[in-house]
Amino acid sequence: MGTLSFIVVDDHPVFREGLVRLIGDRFEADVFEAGTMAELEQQLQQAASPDLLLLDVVFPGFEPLRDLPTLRHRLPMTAIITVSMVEDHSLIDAIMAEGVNGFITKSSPPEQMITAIEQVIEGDIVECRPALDLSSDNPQPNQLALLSPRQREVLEHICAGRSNKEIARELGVSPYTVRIHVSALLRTLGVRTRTSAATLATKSGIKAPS
Amino acid sequence: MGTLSFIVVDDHPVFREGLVRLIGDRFEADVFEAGTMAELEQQLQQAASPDLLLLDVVFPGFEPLRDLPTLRHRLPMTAIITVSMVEDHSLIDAIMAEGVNGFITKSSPPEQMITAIEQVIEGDIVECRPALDLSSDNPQPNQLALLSPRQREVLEHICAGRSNKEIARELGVSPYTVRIHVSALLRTLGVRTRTSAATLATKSGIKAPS
DNA sequence: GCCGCACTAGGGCGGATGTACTAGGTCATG
DNA sequence: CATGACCTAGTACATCCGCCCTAGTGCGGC
Repeated sequence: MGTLSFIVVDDHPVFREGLVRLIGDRFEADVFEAGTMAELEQQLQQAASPDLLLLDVVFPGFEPLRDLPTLRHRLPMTAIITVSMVEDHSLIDAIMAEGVNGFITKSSPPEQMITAIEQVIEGDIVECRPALDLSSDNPQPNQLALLSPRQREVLEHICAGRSNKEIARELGVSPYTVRIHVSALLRTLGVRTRTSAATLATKSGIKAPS
Repeated sequence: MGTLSFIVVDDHPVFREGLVRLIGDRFEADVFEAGTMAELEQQLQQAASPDLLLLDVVFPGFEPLRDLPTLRHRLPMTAIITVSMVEDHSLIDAIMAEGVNGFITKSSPPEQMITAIEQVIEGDIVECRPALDLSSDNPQPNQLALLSPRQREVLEHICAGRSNKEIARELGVSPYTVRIHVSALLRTLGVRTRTSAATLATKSGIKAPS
């Protein structure tokens, strides 16, 4: 194949340059860089349909579970590999479910990253999960992705420490209804208290409520 | 000055190599690398008293607030710069209070990192705080560092979602006592519910209870 | 159309939470 | 030695939480 077109997106310049250099050493490719959603948009003007998108899971202007579907839809011919230091298997599951071609942890050795990129370019789906499973205490798949939009909304308010009554006022519904959502999301997440749910959601990088 | 001796410690190989390359381009120095506490020990056999230690705040085998004092004591002549993607100002405060010579966020541009390293080598204390202050909703300084050991211990259990009664059983004290600790730490953290405290502590990267 | 699901609303109940108060012990610091 | 901090233990009280139950609406799929 000829010269490839890669875009590397990460908001940590040193890590990004490490990746770019790594790729430059091994692939015959034009490599573009972006550190924010705005810069990614710019690069997509240059390279409308890159061969590979190496994407940090979180960077300014980007929420994976919110923006990945759009991105996936916009770049149907592009191999998307998410790169993250997140070690929450449920979040990784949710990301893989969005149809990306691969997931690599930032703690992976360079050789493993190269191998993963090669495999993805050849059409494989690759998952490099973190070796040490810190989240072995939550065997459930998907977690936050399993919640309904309303439940996720309520969960965000729980993380902000609001009471059911406050959440009810905020959402313009009855406290009884909030209670239903809370009970449901607790059951879905497999925890017994709102505090557990808050910790779990915060670890998974839930966004703060408006 | 002659050839310097640097040790770069970070468990993300790509980021670490980015740093090493960055340093190699700008300084006349022997650069050693480590990705774990064990590897750091090995490198300290080679270079017993390096001129500069670039230290990721969290990596396998290392807890900053636990291990930084020891490290600082062992390497009195070494300039220590902590590098982290943590954006919690209270944690940064706590780290600076351990007597390190500098703090840099991983999202800093390379040029800023070089400048900071140069300044630290010349004897300055440097702090590159994250530009976008995500924790602007907690104006209090230090936060977790303000808590007593017992309060922090209780807070860890709160993050695990345990009830006061469970925490009491775990710590071998009365539930009434646990309640006192909870009330006190809530007041200190400036929040009204244990759930808020859990979110705050989790964002600050509190460790899980044993 | 009927089924399943999400969202809405409510009653009742046992237990958990958080605050205010008092009060005893240890330990370091001045 | 006195002061203050931290940890301990308890009572009383109001509130909140989370579960149980029923029940209505709307929406998309088989």
